[in-house]
Amino acid sequence: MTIGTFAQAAGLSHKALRLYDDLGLLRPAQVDPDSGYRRYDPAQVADARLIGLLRRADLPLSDIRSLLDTPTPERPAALRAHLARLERLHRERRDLTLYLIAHLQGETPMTLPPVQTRFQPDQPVATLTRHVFVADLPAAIQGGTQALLDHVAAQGSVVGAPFVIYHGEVNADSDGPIEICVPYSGPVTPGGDVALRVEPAHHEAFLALPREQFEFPQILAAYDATCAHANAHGTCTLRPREVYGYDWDGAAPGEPVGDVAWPYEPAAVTT
Amino acid sequence: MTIGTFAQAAGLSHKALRLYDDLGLLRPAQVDPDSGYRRYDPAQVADARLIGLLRRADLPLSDIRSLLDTPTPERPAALRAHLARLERLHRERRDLTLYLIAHLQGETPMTLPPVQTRFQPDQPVATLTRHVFVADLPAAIQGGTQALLDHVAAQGSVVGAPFVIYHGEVNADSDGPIEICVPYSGPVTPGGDVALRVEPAHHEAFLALPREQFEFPQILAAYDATCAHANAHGTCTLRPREVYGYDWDGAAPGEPVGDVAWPYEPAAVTT
DNA sequence: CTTGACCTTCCCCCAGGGGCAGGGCGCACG
DNA sequence: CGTGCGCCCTGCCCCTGGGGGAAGGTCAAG
Repeated sequence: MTIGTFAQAAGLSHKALRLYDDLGLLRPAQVDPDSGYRRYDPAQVADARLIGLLRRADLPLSDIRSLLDTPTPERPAALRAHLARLERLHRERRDLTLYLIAHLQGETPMTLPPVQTRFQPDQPVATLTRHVFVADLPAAIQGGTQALLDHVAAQGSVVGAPFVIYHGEVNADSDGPIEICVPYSGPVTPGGDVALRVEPAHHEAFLALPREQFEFPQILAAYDATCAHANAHGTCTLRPREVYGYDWDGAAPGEPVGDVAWPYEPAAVTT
Repeated sequence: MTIGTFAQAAGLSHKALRLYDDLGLLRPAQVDPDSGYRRYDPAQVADARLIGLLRRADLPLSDIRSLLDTPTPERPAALRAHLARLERLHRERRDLTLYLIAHLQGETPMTLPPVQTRFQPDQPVATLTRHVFVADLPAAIQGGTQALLDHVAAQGSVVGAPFVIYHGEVNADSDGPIEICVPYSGPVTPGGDVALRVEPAHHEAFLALPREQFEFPQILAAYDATCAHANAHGTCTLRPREVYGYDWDGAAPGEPVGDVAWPYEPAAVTT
């Protein structure tokens, strides 16, 4: 079969077939050494159609190649992994689009409480720094906080609410870093991953959120609102943070479980 | 703000910002005419973050541009259209992957009845050719078949089951063409869109399917099986078709509602 | 003034092709 | 036997949405 006939039979473009030949993914049964004409075997139509279906399922060519090199019984596992990737990606995009639809029409829906500000004096904190993707975020915060509380309680005492500073974005592509902090007093020593430092004094705009708004993507609205509020009162200089100053597990619906806070440098008041 | 500071604040790469500048999507507040340095206003962070979120929702830059040009109250509609597109694309990919998982592990699941063959003598048919995408396929087949039946019955008589020939793929990207055919006898004349021709005699491999297997993506297995069977007995030469030779609306579950058929040229028997 | 850190433009790279140019091949028709 | 037409070849540039890096100019702190 010539490439045109074969392309029509397989439902692929002749451009795609040429590409697959160059990549070694689907070699013609025979290539005329003089003219360079590609000749395909009708038995290759099944292979070509499979590749076409995998592409329509958005499997990259590199993955298709490794799938074709995989023994048949293990292929479903590879495809299931692809399916999981598709689902995860779609969920992220869909949630984000839903958030944007809500955000762009109402500009901060009325369900968001008013942003407040507070001054936070400097405080010594014990910290753990972690690189995590969004899937592992809750477990990392949970485990890290507990480890810090144990570490601090063994030598000194905990004197404030744990919080998490986001030094970088945490999503499916970016892993932070995040810094988990527990304020302490007493003769605590660093050790293991635990570092000690002084969190500088600052003003921060914050918003106490109930559990149902403390999840992606709803929480983005709170970040936007606090950032906007902080910029209205000065300039955001540090990184945003989440403060777990309430009873996380015992909070009733509607009661706050945590704060979203954004430090800022107040505009000069000495004018 | 310099581009680096701004990039960090907005959660975008400085590469992306340069691209958005070149595309006119997000111009720096000021560009030094000597050094070319870009200076951004802190107020632009909100715009940049919005663009970043829209990109993470996989909205193309061209759509982002038109969205930003759209008056605010109409923006949710554009995003809802994007969401519908996302959902449709994801459903297609997911269904296809699920089909491939089932297909690649079992190679024709046992639920598929055995493929049969039959000889189809040449027959005059009245035909309608249509270009439709998969979303409009059922309506087009329904309407086209009815129109043909009316046309034929007005002058002659219907002497066989209606069928649809797929001359091209029908999916979200490709619109066929499909040819809807009704065998007739008597003094029928062409008219309107209705054409008359003689469908040549051929052998075909076919499979009678119940309703639950007559849907995408399950039906792909039947296409694969009949094509493979036809190729085992000769060479597929024509286009596949669906034959509606049963009571479509009255079929009980498990009873066939239609055939998937693939014509083939039998391997030479005069050997 | 020097030294990094930061910035600029420019080029190449990825997938998965689309489209066009310039030329070769093969078959049917006159 | 020539010729036209359709199909095929390679090669090149284009698209999206950036990533990576080279070569060189700028800025601010020590």
